Amino acid sequence: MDRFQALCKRLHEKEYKLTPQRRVILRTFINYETGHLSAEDVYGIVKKQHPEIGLATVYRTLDLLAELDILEKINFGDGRFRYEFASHDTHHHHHLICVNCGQVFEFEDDLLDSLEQAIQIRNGFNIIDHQLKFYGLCKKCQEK
Amino acid sequence: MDRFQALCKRLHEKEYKLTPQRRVILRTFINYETGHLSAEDVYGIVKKQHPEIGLATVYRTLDLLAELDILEKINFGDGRFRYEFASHDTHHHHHLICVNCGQVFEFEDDLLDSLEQAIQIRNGFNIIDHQLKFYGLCKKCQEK
DNA sequence: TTTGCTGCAAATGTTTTGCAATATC
DNA sequence: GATATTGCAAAACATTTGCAGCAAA
Repeated sequence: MDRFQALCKRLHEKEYKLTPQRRVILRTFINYETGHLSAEDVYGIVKKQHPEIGLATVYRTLDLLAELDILEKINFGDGRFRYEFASHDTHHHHHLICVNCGQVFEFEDDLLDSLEQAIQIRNGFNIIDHQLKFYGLCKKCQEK
Repeated sequence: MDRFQALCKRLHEKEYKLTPQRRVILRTFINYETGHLSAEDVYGIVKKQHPEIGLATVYRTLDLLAELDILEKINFGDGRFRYEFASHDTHHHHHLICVNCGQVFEFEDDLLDSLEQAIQIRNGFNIIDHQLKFYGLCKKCQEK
């Protein structure tokens, strides 16, 4: 069973219908694995093969997939939400955002674990999740 | 010279006019030092004393103050921008956001400095800034 | 008196919603 | 065939902008 089929099964298990629109959107995320796609991005890609699809359907599908923990809805601060496959290890998965070209790079690190523990103790705050974003210039943009 | 006067002076130095609207908005941030106010929040507060003020003026003033590095414009992911006095030490100033009551707490830490250096070397990414947010339950909400 | 600033209303851009038609199960 | 899902258009929401009048310097 490939990745696409596994995702379809997850929808099916939760009694959600497998519509062509949902299939196409799932496939898009598989094809654009490295991209951090906005609703509009997905709409633009999907419309090429499926011109009759509505933007509202894209939004509804993305919300659904985020609720099912298939996608993660992320706010990069550029005025729209972006989606990527949920890593299920969000604690060690962070983003490097280039302020010049807007590209988003990923990196893994577990340095924050000890910081979290310190905060829990010092502030009595029970931490569920965190978000760490670095802004700067990627290699290419530095060269220019 | 008190804080308010110092801020007025900064506007004056940059050739910006000291209008009553700007004064009132500055005072609001002094009075709500601990709050992370949205444009709508500021508008609601200011309108009590100054009913004729326009929302657009609030937005324009907040943008101006952010540009002058007096305020910092922050995206907490709740669908609107929020503003607070710029700390001038953003690298060590982070936020704890309670997912239940929405309150925002602050904390300081310099643990990320070494992580930043590692990223610069490993990824060739020139880091200018970072944002670190922790989501969880504050003490009070845990007790409920 | 000269700009810069304001308030208003209209425009913008993203996301959500109401609803009748449609497709999945 | 029942019900979830769709596409469309309109609404909602935060924010921005155009512009004529106004006010700070």
